Amino acid sequence: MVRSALKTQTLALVPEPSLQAAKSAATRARLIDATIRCIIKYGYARTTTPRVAEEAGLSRGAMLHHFENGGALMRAAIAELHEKRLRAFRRSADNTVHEVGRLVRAYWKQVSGETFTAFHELALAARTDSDLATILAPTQVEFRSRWYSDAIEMFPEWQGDRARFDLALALSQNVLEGMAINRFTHGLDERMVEPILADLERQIEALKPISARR
Amino acid sequence: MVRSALKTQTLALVPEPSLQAAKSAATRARLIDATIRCIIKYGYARTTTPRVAEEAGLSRGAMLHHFENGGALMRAAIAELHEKRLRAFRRSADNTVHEVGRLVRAYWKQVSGETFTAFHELALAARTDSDLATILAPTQVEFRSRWYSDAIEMFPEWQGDRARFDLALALSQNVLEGMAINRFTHGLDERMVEPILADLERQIEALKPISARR
DNA sequence: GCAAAAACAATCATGATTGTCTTTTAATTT
DNA sequence: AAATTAAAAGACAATCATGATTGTTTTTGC
Repeated sequence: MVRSALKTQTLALVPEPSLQAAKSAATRARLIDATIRCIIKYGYARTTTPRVAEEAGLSRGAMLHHFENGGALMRAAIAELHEKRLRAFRRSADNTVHEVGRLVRAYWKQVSGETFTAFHELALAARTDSDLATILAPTQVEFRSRWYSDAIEMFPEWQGDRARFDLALALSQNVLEGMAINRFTHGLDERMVEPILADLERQIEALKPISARR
Repeated sequence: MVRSALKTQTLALVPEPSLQAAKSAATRARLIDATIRCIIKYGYARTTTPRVAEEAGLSRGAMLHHFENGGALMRAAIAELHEKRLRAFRRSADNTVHEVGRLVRAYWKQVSGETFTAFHELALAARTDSDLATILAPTQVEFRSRWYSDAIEMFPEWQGDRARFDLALALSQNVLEGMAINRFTHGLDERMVEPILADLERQIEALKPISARR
């Protein structure tokens, strides 16, 4: 207690990664990553504590030393997954030219990745698991909210016609996420992906106010 | 053995529902229905044999008398669900005027129902459960195939331009199913439903060959 | 009516998952 | 170097799902 206070004073910016603390942080990270991999490989329901421990190459004892129970680990994994998702989103928004076609493809790439898979796995499990729903809800809300506000920033000239702007967003979200989900249930013909993306792009352009068309 | 052959001869159309056979069939149906309800209420992963038995108001012993194991019951439930889905689809296709707007709404109603919920629950579980995937795959294939062939029947005048026809179908499927799925993960703003449906309708009309526009 | 068969219930053994508790090993502090 | 603290492993009892087995009650066919 006293010790940590002292360290904070002497090395305010580097909280002394004493060999042990570093090890501890690394192990926690390994466990969190293993949990995420398990959600992707086995699904939420079969992401059990023995499986996670094995995936991490650790004993269950070690795992329960770092997280007081399975639920705490799952919460940490969800938090990490949320950060990952936000980071990927921001990176993609920053590095992509603000053209509809590029943005559509960028989000398509996002939802084609494992992070989205994991999130959908969690979201569906949450449908019938209210505890999980409670944990997950804030992350979903925050993500949607960022999505929306980022879109506003990217298309300021579109704000005169909110109805059509909202429609373009909702359409994009549902088409792209719908495709991503249908893909892993084998309900998506890969040959249709490009035509759909192209059509969505045209569709969004058509919803832009005349003044904003490129 | 001999008896049933005789009955078949005298009452070919009514295979004599001897009290016991009727009871047996009724119980099997109760168990299958209970399984489907459990998938919807608890999700696939938590549809356990004790829960199903309780939902059916029967003992687990009785259940294992009618189905040799849990897997057999699940297979039967999936078969029933598949029939349900096909029946609902056919009913809807038959009773609906073949106008794009009506059809879009009719399929939207379908995917808003519990049968679709159950199927999605199964489809997602199948992603990480190859046994389940093996059982489910043929039903998915058959459903898509019927969807496609029914659509061809309904729009014969559209068959000159297959690319645009396929695009209209794929778009419909992904938008509507995407909305349905986003709905139960709380990712759908209900106020956007009607605008999206209306837009999808316009969109499909625009893909029709000029000769077929109404 | 009575033996056979089917429907149903109840109990049992097994394997998996969970959280707690104890022990061993490695790192830190004085 | 000894004592202390944290990391990691292992052992444990409780709970739950599964399938098999055994027992009981109806139904059925002669």
